[in-house]
Amino acid sequence: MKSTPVVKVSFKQQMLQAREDAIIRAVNLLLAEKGFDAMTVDEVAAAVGIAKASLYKHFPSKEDLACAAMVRVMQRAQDYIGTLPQDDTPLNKLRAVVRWTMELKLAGEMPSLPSQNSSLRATLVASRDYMDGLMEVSDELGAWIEAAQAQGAINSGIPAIAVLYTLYARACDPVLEFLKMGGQYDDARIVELVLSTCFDGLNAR
Amino acid sequence: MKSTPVVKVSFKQQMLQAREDAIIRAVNLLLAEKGFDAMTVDEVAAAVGIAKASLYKHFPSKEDLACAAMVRVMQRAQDYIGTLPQDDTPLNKLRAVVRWTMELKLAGEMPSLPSQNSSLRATLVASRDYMDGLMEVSDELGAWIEAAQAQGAINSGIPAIAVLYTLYARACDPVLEFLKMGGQYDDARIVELVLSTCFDGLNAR
DNA sequence: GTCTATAATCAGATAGAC
DNA sequence: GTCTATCTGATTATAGAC
Repeated sequence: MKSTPVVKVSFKQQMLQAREDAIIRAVNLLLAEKGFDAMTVDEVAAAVGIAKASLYKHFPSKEDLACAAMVRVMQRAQDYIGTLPQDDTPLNKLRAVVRWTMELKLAGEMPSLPSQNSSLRATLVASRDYMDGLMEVSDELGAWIEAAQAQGAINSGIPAIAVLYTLYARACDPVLEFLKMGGQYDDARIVELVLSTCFDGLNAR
Repeated sequence: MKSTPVVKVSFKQQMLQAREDAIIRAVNLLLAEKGFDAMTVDEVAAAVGIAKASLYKHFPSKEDLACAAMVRVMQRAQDYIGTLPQDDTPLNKLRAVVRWTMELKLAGEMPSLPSQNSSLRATLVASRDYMDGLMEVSDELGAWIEAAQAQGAINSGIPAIAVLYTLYARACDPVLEFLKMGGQYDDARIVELVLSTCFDGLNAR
């Protein structure tokens, strides 16, 4: 009969969207807390409060759940990048993004994926949304890196790609959790310490 | 009737030791290649060329297999530290140990354990051999760090424990594999790059 | 779309003969 | 100690009613 008003379809879609958001949030937290391998689909279902079979109506596999969480993080990163003052120096913007990444991690909202899991990697590289987000972020950071090197703010002896990887690696830096476990420093101090070792190095200046 | 000569018992023990060495070597390589979660006990058995049940006669669990591999790596680290010229500067010795760690990793011989797996962590901290090795290495590196800071070679603004964690973290630094995957740089160059970002930092000097 | 119930598989661990 | 064969539990994924 297809006589359903447009408004009602839109409402149903909103509900659907809201539920998928809730799923992705739960996945995000579980990925940050336990990592991909230790996270079970049962836990996700329990955290969302729905049956496991219902999860599979939204996402076809565990890998796709993780992928959706990664896409969301990429979007958040792009959103944050968009808030940075355009007239700031490239170096300051890079530092700001790294700081944002580490604060996300300390807040327990940075999903951690094993870089070795092949089925997961396959899903990620096959995801247009994820790869597009990754590319855009990389392009922006890459441009800042080259600009900073041209200004003499970042060491030009390091290839830009190596600088980019070094920045990305802060998202899974175990030093943050080690220092947090020690309980001796608060989050702000930990962020400053790692920022300092990353940009200034361990050697005295 | 317990009349076996001492020589024969010793020989049997040697065989046992050799087999356990082979097991640990296989575990070490598999841990480096796939990580703890992806490594299966069946694979270990297949790599060694014995039945899975036989493995469990030597090691009571998968966690104990990984622990034995970690103990072996710690021993290798201590052996390497012992070869360093005692009259070298603390900073040079620290750099040498980090270089050794990264070369081990690039050679595919650095076991990678998920820092989040709790049953594995429990086994590790319960292992006297592992904890002793870890403590000794940490003590030596820690002393060098403090000496280097006293000499003004390493930034005294960073707590020694944070420096130590930063050095340890090079053992699981994803930048190495990323750069290796790119295929643009050979192993020696990769080591120099990461050494440089670690000690000199990203900022120009 | 959501549920309960179940399939299907895989992996860690063990039994018991030799 | 080593083997074959098996158990056991956990986990991903699906069937089918509503």
